[in-house]
Amino acid sequence: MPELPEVEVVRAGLQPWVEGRRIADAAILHPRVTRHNDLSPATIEARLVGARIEAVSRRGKFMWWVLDDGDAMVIHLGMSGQMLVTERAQTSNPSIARRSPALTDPRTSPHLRSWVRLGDGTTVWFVDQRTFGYWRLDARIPVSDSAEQIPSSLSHIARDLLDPRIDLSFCAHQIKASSRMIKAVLLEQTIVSGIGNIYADEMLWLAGLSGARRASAIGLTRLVNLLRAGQFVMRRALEQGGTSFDSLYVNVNGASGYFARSLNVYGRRGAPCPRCGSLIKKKVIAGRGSYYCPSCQR
DNA sequence: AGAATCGACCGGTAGC
DNA sequence: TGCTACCGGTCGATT
Repeated sequence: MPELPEVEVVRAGLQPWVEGRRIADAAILHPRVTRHNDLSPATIEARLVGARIEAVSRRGKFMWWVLDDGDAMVIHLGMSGQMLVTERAQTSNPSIARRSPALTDPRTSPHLRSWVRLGDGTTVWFVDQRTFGYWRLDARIPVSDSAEQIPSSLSHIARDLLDPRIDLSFCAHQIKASSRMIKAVLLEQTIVSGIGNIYADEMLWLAGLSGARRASAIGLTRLVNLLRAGQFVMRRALEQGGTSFDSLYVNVNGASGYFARSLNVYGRRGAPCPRCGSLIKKKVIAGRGSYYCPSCQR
């Protein structure tokens, strides 16, 4: 599933195709795409048409189109969402299949959920097998500590670990104020965002911390260290995601989310810990399947 | 009011 | 082979 680095790859890949362009046509094909909106699918289509996309922004795993009418089109990929681009008047696209079997032709996909066509004929397609992803049309609201704006529905989503304005010390203090297990706090998105189950386990492993520890029982220095570990893991994943795909359509494809991650613990039950050689264990922590080294994570 | 918890959503697949 | 249980991220309802 797309985690923060993968969403950033999709955002960056989408940006040059849509920035500065006007939406000429839009279609919501499946009602679940717009389930979090008060507006009907038809109304959302109508509101999109004519809007100009000024930028593609992101916070955590949420990205959004900054529209010139003051709104934001929030896009969440959920578990399986893909944003794909085709150029004007492409009648068929054998190059997609040839480059990678994982890449689908959106126009024939049974999981095509919605699309927008831009003024120059470029079309952006949203394909989402499990329909956990969604589009949500929102007003933009100011962020208190800077000149930025975010969609109103994301007011509870904190800055993420790739955000240059994140304050790790401030986050550490907030985390320490919680009596919950540290892994639950990492997954919560309200103090620091963009961390999913995989990256939570990986950063806890790198920091040598058990996800079951109460956040309040961890020292501030160790909490900052944990957040730095998260930054390290995500930056490295982003580098790999940015280089493992070539050209045109590809880095706009959710399939890029399946680039080889170098994982130390996640999914490796029974394998030796890369740091100490003990066998990786799996158990439920904070309601999630969690992989950890029983001897070097405390 | 706010924090924590829980069920719902979906379909591929692991495990029987 | 066919069936069931499970998994994941987020939201909204409930405690």
